[in-house]
Amino acid sequence: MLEKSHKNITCEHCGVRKDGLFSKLTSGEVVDLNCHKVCNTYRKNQAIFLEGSFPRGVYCVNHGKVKVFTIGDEGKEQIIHVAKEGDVIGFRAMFSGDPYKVSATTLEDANICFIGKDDFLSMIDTNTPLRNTIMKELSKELGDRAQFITNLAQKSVRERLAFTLILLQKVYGEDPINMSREDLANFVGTATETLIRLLKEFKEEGLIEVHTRKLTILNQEALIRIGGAVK
Amino acid sequence: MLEKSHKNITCEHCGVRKDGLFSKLTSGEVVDLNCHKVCNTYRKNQAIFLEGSFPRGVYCVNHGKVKVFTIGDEGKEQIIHVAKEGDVIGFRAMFSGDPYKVSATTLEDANICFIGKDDFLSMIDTNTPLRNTIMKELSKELGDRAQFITNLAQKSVRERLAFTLILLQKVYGEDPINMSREDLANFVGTATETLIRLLKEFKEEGLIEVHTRKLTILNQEALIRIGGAVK
DNA sequence: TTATAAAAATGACAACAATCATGTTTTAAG
DNA sequence: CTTAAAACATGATTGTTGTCATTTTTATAA
Repeated sequence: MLEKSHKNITCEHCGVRKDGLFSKLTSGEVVDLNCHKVCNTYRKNQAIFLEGSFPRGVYCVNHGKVKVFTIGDEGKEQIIHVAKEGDVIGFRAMFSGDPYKVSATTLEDANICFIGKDDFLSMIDTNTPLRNTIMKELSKELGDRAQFITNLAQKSVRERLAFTLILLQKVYGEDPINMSREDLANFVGTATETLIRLLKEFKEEGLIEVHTRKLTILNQEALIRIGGAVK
Repeated sequence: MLEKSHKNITCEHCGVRKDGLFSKLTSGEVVDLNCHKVCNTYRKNQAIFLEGSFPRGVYCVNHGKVKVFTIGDEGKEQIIHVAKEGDVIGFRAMFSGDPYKVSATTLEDANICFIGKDDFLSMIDTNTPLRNTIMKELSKELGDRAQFITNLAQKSVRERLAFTLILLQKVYGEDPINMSREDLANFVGTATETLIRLLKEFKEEGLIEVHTRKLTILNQEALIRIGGAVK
């Protein structure tokens, strides 16, 4: 059961807003945003939006981690991005006019606010700093994906796992990384069995600590040496 | 030697403008754009901008193909995108504030116009349709890269080559695809030798016609069956 | 707590694709 | 036209990684 504090958040008091897209809003705009948003609780592994469906608005993660993924031709998931508290997801589809190209699902129980398309787009039209933040974010993600592509094409699975762990550490912060082996494999781009074997190697080499699903990084420098730095 | 007609283009008469970012401009805005742009000719394999350097403006391809790529940790190129006539490149870095995350180099002799950063950004600030087109383009590319990532992670080299050929056919249009084996390999994400062997297979299967560097697609449906459709 | 399903782990094996070595053709320059 | 360099092609070999089968552990629900 989620705590009462997670049931309904006001944007004015939302602690994670400072990190994300809405950090540049004036206090008046935050009040306005608060009127237009709807809070929702999600259970673990619950879908937020699905590839192929038409977007009705954007989602602001207040609590919990979210995987953003596509389904390949054989039905296998490929995780593109893991969103954390403060992140806004699904806003690219607002501009493209096309249906979602990706799906989003919670990785744990979560609290996520919804802002309708019209409200969101009119905010963008009238608020230049917000618009600039969004264009910056779109550009930044485009750069991230260029590196993702290069990693997939040129690095070994071992190197990609090291890279992915460093990336996920930024998402999970102080907390241990908490994803299923299958999700990790679908992020690294490998088979689940291969991922399990490599995790064991890293554990035996003292690079990480493993408690069932919870992974803690013990030697960040070594992992960066193996997988390369996040640009 | 490039023809005289390629030396200096006026935006008003630019035949490829209708396809790209600047197709939504009013005739007055086109005149204005023309005053702020500079035309340049490029030789084959000449750099347009380089990863790590700071952007000074955007580039509009009037004639010729351009590869956009990153350099991996081992110094190997990974081609992310191939731009054609009418495409505007390098505009993502305008918004991010960061140096270029990718490099761009001509694949053949080319004619490319330059628009300075300040001029470009002020156009965006004042021209809502142009801005929307750009946000749409950013979003679209983000979707394309999600599929690229999924393909690299889940498809075999043979499947990826088929997919890449279909993609390049859209870039080259009626003309045969004209890239070096090494560039093709760096786009597909494989070794040059593997790419050469697979091209030979496709040729023997009657899917493509090969005249040294020039590749013509003979059986589009079969290639789509192998590599999947471009979303 | 126990039963049941789901997730994680391990072993054996096969194969796709990278690497290295070398030969051939094409292109560009003098 | 000739020569050198670059690009293309092919063979042989190795190894990383995926697949399949099975067991063990963990999570979930009755």
